[in-house]
Amino acid sequence: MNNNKNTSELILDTAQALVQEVGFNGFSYAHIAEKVGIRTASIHYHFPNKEDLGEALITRYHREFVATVAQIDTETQNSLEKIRRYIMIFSIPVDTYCTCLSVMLSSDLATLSEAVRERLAGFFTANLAWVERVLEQGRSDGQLHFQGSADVQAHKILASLQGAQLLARSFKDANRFTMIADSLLSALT
Amino acid sequence: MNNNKNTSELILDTAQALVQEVGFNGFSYAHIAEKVGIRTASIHYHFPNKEDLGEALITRYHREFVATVAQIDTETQNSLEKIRRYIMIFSIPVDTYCTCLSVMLSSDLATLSEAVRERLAGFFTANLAWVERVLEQGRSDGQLHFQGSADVQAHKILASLQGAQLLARSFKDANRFTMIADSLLSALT
DNA sequence: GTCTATACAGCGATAGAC
DNA sequence: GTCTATCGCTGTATAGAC
Repeated sequence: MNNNKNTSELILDTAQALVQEVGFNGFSYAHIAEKVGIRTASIHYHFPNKEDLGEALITRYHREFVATVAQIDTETQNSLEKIRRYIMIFSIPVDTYCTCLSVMLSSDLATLSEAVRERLAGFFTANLAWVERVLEQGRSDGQLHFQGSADVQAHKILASLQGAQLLARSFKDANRFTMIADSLLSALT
Repeated sequence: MNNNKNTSELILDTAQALVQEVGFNGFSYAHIAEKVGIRTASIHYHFPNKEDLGEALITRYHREFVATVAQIDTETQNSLEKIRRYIMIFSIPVDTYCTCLSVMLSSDLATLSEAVRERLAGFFTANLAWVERVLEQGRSDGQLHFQGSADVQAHKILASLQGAQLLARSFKDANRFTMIADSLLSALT
C-alpha cells in the first residue's frame, strides 16, 4: 500500500500521525526520519523548514476533507445520513485516542505561522459551511429539526465533536465520543 | 496584588498562562524565569522537573474548580443560573484567545506523565459530576428540559464548551464561543 | 531561596559529497 | 534525492557558592 507512495507523502503521513499524537511541538524531524527510514537532511529537501511542513499538512487535510464531503454528497441525498457520515470522519482517530489534525493545530495555534493559522481557519469555515448547508436542506425537507439558526447549530455540532475527541482521549474511552455523537444525531430528529 | 504571592505561586501563575497560550511543550523554564524575574535554577528549586510543575498546575486547577462550584452552589439555588455561571468559567480565557488549562493538557496528553493524566481525568470527572447533578436537580424542579440522561447531557455541554474555545481561538473571534454558549443555555429551557 | 556556571542531549537547519 | 558531517541554539537539569 505505502509502496506506491513517494517520499513526500510518506513524510506527510508520518508527520500527521505525530501531530495527532503529540502535537506540532511534540515531535522533531528526527522522529519522522526514524519512522520513514531516512535521514533528517532528506526531510529538509522536501520541506525546507517545519513551517512548510505544517502548511503542507493542513493544505492536504483540507483537500481530503473537500473530497470526502463531495463523495458524501454524491452517495446520499439523506440529510441525516450526511450528518452521520460527517460525524464518522471525527470518530476514526478516537479509536487510537488520537485527536484529529485540526484540533491539535488549534491547540498549538500560538506557535504556528500566520499561513498555517489562516488555512486552519479556512478548513473550519469549509466544515461549518458544509454542515450548515446540510442542516438547512434537512430542515426545509422536514427531516431535521433544531432550534435557532443553522449557522449556530453547525457551530455546536463541530464544537461538540472536537470536545468529544478531547474527552475520549483524556479518559482513554472511545465510548465518551460515541455517546456524544449519538446524542447529537438523535437531537436532530 | 502579586506582591502578596510567594515565588511558587508566581511560577505557577506564569506557567499556567504559558500552557494556556502555547501548550505544555511550547514553553521552557527560561520563559517562566524571564517573566517572573528569576533564574531557571530557582524554578528547579520549587519544581525539580517539568513533570512536577505539571502536577502542581492541574492539582491547583482542580482545587480552584471545586472552590468555584462550591461558591456557585452557595450563591444560587437556580439550576439555570448555575449552568450559566459554570459556562462563564470557560468564557474567561476566550477573550485572550487562550484555551483553558484542561483543554491544552488534553491535547498534550501523550507527552505528559501518568500522574498528570490521572489528575486531568479526575478534573473532568468532577466537572461532569457537578454538571450532571445540577441538570438532574433542574429537571426534577421542572426548570430544565433536555432529552436523554443527565450524564450524556453533561458530556455534551462540557464537550461543546471545549470545542467552542478552540473555534473561538482559531477564528480569533470570541463571539463564536458566546454564540455556542448562549445556544447551550437556551436549549435547556 | 537564589544565584553563577556548566553539563549534556536534542532541536532545526545547512554545506557539500555522492 | 539521499547521504555524512556539522553548526548554533535551546532544552532540562545539576553542583556548589552565597
